[in-house]
Amino acid sequence: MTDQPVVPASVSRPTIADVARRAGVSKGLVSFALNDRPGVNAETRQRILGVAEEMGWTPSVRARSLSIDRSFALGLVIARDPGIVAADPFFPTFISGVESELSEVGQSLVLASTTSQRQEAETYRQLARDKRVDGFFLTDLRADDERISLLQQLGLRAVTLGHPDVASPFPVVSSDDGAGIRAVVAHLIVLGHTRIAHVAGPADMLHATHRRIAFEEAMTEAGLDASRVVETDFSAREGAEATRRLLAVRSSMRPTAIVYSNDPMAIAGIAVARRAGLDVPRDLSVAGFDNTDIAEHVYPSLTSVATDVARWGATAARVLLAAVAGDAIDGRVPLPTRLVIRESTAAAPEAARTPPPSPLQTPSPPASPGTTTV
Amino acid sequence: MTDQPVVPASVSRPTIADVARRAGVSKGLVSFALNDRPGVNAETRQRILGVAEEMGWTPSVRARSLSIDRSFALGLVIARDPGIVAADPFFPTFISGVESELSEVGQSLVLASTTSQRQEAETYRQLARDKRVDGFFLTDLRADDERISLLQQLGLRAVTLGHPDVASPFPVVSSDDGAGIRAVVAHLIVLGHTRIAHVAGPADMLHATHRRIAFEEAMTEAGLDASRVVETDFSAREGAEATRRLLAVRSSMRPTAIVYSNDPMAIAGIAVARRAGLDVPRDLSVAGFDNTDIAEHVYPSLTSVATDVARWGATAARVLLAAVAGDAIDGRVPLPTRLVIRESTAAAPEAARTPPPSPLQTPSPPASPGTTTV
DNA sequence: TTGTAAGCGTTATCAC
DNA sequence: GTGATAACGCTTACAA
Repeated sequence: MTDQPVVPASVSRPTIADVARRAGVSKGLVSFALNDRPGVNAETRQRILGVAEEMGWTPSVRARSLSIDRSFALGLVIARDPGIVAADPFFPTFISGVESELSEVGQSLVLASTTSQRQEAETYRQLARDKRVDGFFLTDLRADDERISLLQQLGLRAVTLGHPDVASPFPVVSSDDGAGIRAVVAHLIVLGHTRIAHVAGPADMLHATHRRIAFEEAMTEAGLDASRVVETDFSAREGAEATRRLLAVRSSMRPTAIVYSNDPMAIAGIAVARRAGLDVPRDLSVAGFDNTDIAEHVYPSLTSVATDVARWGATAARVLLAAVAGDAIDGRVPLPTRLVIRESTAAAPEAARTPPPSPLQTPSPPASPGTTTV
Repeated sequence: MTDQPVVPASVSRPTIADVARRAGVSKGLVSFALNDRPGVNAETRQRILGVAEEMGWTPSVRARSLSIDRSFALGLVIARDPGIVAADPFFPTFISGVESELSEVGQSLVLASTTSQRQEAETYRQLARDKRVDGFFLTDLRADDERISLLQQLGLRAVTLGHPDVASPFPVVSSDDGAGIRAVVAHLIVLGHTRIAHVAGPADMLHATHRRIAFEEAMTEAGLDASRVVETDFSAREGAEATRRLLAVRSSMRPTAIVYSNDPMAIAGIAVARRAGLDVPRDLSVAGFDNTDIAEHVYPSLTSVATDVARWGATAARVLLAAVAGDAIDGRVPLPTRLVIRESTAAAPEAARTPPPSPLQTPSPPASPGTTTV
């Protein structure tokens, strides 16, 4: 009676042992009841649940983690240059989509951000070694992406955003960027443009390459020259630089429309055109990608391809959660994109309106499936 | 010999017990040696360290967490509207600064994002209940911010970005936004502007209010009318709307310069001015805040106040880590801002160049301390 | 159906 | 100084 510590001042929250004592059963049984597993008498379970509820019991994630070797957290490693990631609304939007799902199930998101690629691999390794997460979101897929095999050998789950170009055991969630690009090109062709250029993202980023390929295919199918392509790092700076290069040819060769791989570059492109004395859209049509919030509010307002990034995040989270739980669901159909037409695209200048040289296919196909044209 | 399980196939990583066995000492001693605590014979410690190293031992964050009740992780809850957070480069930049510090010490960042304020409190509660983090970064401080007392009563550590307007036990890291605004206003006054307006952020966000107050003070001190202020939610949409309202007066009353509380709104403002037939900067000067990457690449390029957000993040991380460790260091001096002058600000239109009515103070003070004018 | 006890990998306590 | 032993809170064989 003297050694026995006074009943803990109810200051620390109840553990499974407290519930067991109060319910007059063993810890093990409480655990079974709480995780509603078979083998517990129905009314005993009810009683246990009642007591737990009444005591305000809530599981200790830490203890559970240690015991069943799961983190109840998902990881996202961002490896872009900080300046570029800041200008791109992708991640905040994606994350809010992810969060909407994770918060539902009481899991959390561990975020890491690195600059160099060497640091990147080290970051994955460290997060894996410390078992901070159960799986990763693989964004910004690269050509021959070594993260696939890295995560595989680390024994971690993952979901890739888009289809890798290497064998991958991970489920995929994708966005139909290609349809978006095709819709833009079709739109421009309808407007009479024939000299259309593309300012692409980094060649080693798969989604940038997909957009570029979609551009080239759409142009080629329409019987147009698909060679006006400049690669960039996705930054506004390089978008501007690319535009300068594209415009620095004699006017009869100059593109009358430029399709950019993201909005910041398109906006920078408009500025370059204006400085060069060109009016947008009279002399040059410009289209962006992602339909950033600001696209609607620049002058001229920007035609852009809208992607539902938040939904992409939510879907990716569901798929990854399922993968971690052992269920192999896939991201099924690619998420649709939608072309939003605004002021920055208009009819090609009269002078440039030469009829396109005998199209190989249907001249201007209707909006590609998966893309609604507005 | 039969019951004894074969030595584990070295597949699972070594625990402290493995190290102890191999070194021929007890677990406890190994723990002491590893955390270099007094009470371990020097050469015994060396031996233990050697064995640990050789076996590739690495601590289990989970086990350590359970045992000493720490998470080795810091939390950031973002409660802005997704659209607005996406347009604002603040968070990605801030996070990269935070990460640069956390990765050094093997800690990680848990990110949560919510929409409504009710969800917000619940998110803090949940993260605290699950002990997912040891402390929080409190960004976007609000008037009478209830998070201060919430975290206090939850017994968590925190660092606030900027000074709260309520009593707070938490260390502070701040940015000298006021100096930045004063520098912009001084710059405009030197250019001959007298009718200067301000497009502010939400009144309940402390940093938005600080900028607004700095604007009003700078104007008043210069003997100018400080009443041209419109409040917004920081979105480009409301920035555009605010601009329309400011310009919808007869031209003799119309502002000749507008200071925006962020860059997206300034860019939207330029678009509105152009639609209204005004030339920027000939008829209207425009300045932004934060010096977003794209500021340099719009047309006309945007004068803006640069803040070193990444450094802010790194400093906040250091301060918070110290607070969690029990050391009470503070963010000392506010981080400096820097005015970056570009094309969007120029001399006031001749017609508007009435000499300012007898300034109360020195007419155009030199750049405020803490702000370098470029 | 229920209870017991052994992990999970640390750190903390307290004899020796 | 050193080294068992008991937490930390939960899961999960294995007994009863």
